Amino acid sequence: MESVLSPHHDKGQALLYLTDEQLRQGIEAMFFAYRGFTADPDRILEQFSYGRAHHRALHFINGAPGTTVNNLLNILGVTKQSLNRVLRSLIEDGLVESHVGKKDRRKRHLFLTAEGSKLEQKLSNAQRLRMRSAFRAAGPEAVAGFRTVLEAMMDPKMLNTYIN
Amino acid sequence: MESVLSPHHDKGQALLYLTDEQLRQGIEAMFFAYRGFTADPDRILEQFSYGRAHHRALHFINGAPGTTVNNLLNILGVTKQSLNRVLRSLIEDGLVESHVGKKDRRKRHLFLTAEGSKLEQKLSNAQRLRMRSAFRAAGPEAVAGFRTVLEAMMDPKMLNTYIN
DNA sequence: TTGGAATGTCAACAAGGCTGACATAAACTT
DNA sequence: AAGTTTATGTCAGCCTTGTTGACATTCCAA
Repeated sequence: MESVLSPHHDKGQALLYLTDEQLRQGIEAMFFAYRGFTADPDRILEQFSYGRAHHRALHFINGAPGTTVNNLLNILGVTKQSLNRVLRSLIEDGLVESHVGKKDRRKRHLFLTAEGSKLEQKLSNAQRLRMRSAFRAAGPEAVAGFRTVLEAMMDPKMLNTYIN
Repeated sequence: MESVLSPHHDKGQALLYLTDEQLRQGIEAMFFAYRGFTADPDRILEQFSYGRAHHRALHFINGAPGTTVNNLLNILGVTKQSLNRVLRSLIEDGLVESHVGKKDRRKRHLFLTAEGSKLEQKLSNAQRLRMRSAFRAAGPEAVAGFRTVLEAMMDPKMLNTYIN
C-alpha cells in the first residue's frame, strides 16, 4: 500500500534503488556484465596464446604512447614482476617497443609497434562492438547514468587516472 | 560549431555517446569500476585465505538455497573441477552443506551453514556498502541507466539467470 | 660521492582457470 | 533386465597471472 498522506517522505518508495534487493541485483549485474564485457577479446586473445593481462597492457600503452613502466604499474595495480612477464613476451613477439628515456635514462618508454597496434585494434574493435550495441540499445540517458555510477564505484585515486 | 539548421539530425551531437572516444571511456570505466567493486570483499577474503571464487559460490548459494552443483556450474561458467575445488574447501570448513536430493538422489543441494551465512553477510555488506554509496551519489535515474546498460552488455543467456 | 629511485630478473609459490581420464550412483530408455 | 545417460566427484597435470623476496644495474640528485 502506498503512502497517500506523505508521498515525499515515503523512503521505501523514493529510495527504492537503495534497497538490499536492488543492491544485490546491481552486484549481480556487474558480475554478469563484466563477463560479457571481456568475453569477445578473450576469444581473440586465445588464438594468440595471450591473456587478459596482455590485453590490458596493449590497451593502456595504446592510450598513452611513451608511458613508463612505473606509470603502467600504477594504472594496472599489479607488481612489476607480474607486469614484466607480460611486457617481456609482448616485446619479444614484437608487439611492444621499449625505449630508454632521453631525459631520464632509467625509465623505459613503451610504444606499440605496427603489429602491436594491429592486435590492439582487433581487440578493442571487438570490445567496442559490444559496448556500442549496449549503448545503442540503452540510449544516451542510460549511458550517462552508467558512467555516473561506475565513476562513483571506482577508487577515487583511479578517477584521476581515468578522467585525464 | 553546432548545427543550427537541423539540430535533430546532428548525428555527431545526438549520438555523441557512440563515438570511439566515448566507448573507450566506457571500457576503462568498466575496468576501474570492477576493480573497486571487488576490492572490499577481496580484503575480507584474504583474512580467511579464500578467493573471489569462494565469494561467488557463497553469493549464489545464498541467493538460491538448495541449488544444485550443475545449476551453479551454469551460472558461474566454470568447469566442475574448478568449482569442486572451491566447494570442497567450503564444505570442509563448515560453511556449506551438501544434501543428497530426495527426488533425484544423484543431485546435491547446496546450503549455507550458519557460519557460511555469516561470512556471506560480511562480504555482501562490504560490497553493498560501496554500491549503496555509489547509487546514492549517482541518484535514481543514473542507477536505472546503469542497470539498463549492464543488462544490454550481458550474454543473453545470462539475462534469464539474472532476471529471475 | 653516496643514497635512493627506476627498472629488470631469478626463484618460488598460490589461486583458480583449464583438459583428460576415470569412478560411482541413480535415473531413464529400450 | 540391460544398457545409456546424467550428476557428481576425484586425480593428475598444465597454464596464466597474481604474489613475495632477493639481488643487480643504472643513473639522477643532493
